[in-house]
Amino acid sequence: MSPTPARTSRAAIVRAARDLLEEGGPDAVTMAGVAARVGVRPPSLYKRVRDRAALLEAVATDAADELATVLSGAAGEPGDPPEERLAGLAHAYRAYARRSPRAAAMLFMDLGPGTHAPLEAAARAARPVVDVAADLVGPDAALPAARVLTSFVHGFTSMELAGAFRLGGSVDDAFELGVTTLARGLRDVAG
Amino acid sequence: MSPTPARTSRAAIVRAARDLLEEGGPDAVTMAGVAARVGVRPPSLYKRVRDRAALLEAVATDAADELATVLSGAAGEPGDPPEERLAGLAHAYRAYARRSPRAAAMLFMDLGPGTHAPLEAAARAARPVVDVAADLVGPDAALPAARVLTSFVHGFTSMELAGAFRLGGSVDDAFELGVTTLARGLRDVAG
DNA sequence: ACCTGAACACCGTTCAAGT
DNA sequence: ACCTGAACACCGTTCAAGT
Repeated sequence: MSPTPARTSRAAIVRAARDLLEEGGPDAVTMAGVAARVGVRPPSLYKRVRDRAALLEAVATDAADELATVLSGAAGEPGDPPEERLAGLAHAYRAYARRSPRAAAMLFMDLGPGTHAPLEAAARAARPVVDVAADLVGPDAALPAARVLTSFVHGFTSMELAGAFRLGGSVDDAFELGVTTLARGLRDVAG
Repeated sequence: MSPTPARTSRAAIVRAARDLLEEGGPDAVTMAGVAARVGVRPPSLYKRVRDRAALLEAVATDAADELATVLSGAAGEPGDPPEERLAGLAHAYRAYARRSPRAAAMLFMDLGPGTHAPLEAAARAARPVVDVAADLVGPDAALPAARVLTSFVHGFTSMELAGAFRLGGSVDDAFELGVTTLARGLRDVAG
C-alpha cells in the first residue's frame, strides 16, 4: 500500500559502524551488529551501502572529513610564527588520533583498488599543513616539506597507538623532539 | 598403525600465508587457501597454528625478523659518518617495504590484545637504528632520536604504499629531504 | 602422531514477498 | 519505496574416525 518511510539513514549507519570499529576493531564491524545498532535488519543496510567494504571505506572517509575540520581549526593565525603553527597542527592530529585510534589507523590503510575517497578526504585534511609549510619554507618547497611533516606525525601516532614504544623514556618528549627538529630543520634547509 | 609423517611444517604454512597476503591482502589469507598451498586440508593447519589470528601474527613476526636481518646488514661501518649510516638504514627500510608492502603495513598494526610477538621482533629490528642514533647524538638522546627517525620512515612508506602522495612532485626527493633534515637536525639539537 | 570428511556456527549477500 | 524472512555461499573451527 503506502510506501514505508525510511527507518534509518546512511549517516546513522556510518556512525554505528565507526562506533563499533572503535569499540572492537574492524572484525567487530559486522553487518548484523551495525543493523542492530540502527534498529533494522541486516538486508536493509544494502539500500544505503553497496557492501561491507564500501561501509568501511565510508567510515574512513568520515574520519578523514572530521580530521579536516579539526586541522583547519588548529592552523593558528597567519601572523603567528610558522614553527608554532606547525606544532599546533601536529598536536591537534595527535589528539585526534588518540580520540579515534582505529579510524586514524584506517586513514592511510590500503583498502583495495578503487578506494580513493578516503585518500581524497585525507588530502583535503592535509591542506592546512601545506599552507603553513609554504609560510615556513616558501611555496616551491612546501609540498615536500608537508609530506615530511605529515609522514612523521602519522608514523609516530600509529606506532604509539600500536604500542611500539616500549623501551621506556618519555614518548611526549620524543614527539616534541620530532616536531621541533623538523620545523627548524626544514626552515634551515630551505633558507 | 604407524604414525603418519608430517606432510607440512609451520614455516611452510607461514610462508604460504605471507605469499597470499602480498598477493591479495589480508582477506586473501584464508585457511582453505593456505591449506591448498601447502598441500593439506584446512583442519590440519590447526596442528601447527592456534587459529587464523595467530597465523597472521606469525606472518607479521616473520616479516619483522626478516627486517631485522635487512637492517643489520645495512647499518654500515662504525667508522662511517652517522648521517650516512642513518640514510643507509632509511633506504634499506624503504626498499624492504616496497618489496613486502602488505607485511610492512602489518608491522605496527594493532592485532588485538596479547600480540606482542611482532612488536618485540620489530624492536629487535630497530636495534641498529638506536645504535647509529647513539653515534649521532650520544647515548642519552639516542632513544628519542631513533623514535623520531623510525616514525618518519614508517609513516612515509605507509603513506607512499597507500597511494597518499597524489599531488605530483618527486616522492623520492621528499624522502631524501626528510632523511637529511632529520639527520642534521637531530645532531644539531643534541649538540 | 598426523591427517581427513563431516558437521556446525557464523557472516555477507540476494531476493521474493510484504506493507 | 523501504523493510523483512528465508535461503545460499563461504569461511573458521571442532571432532570423531582413519592410517
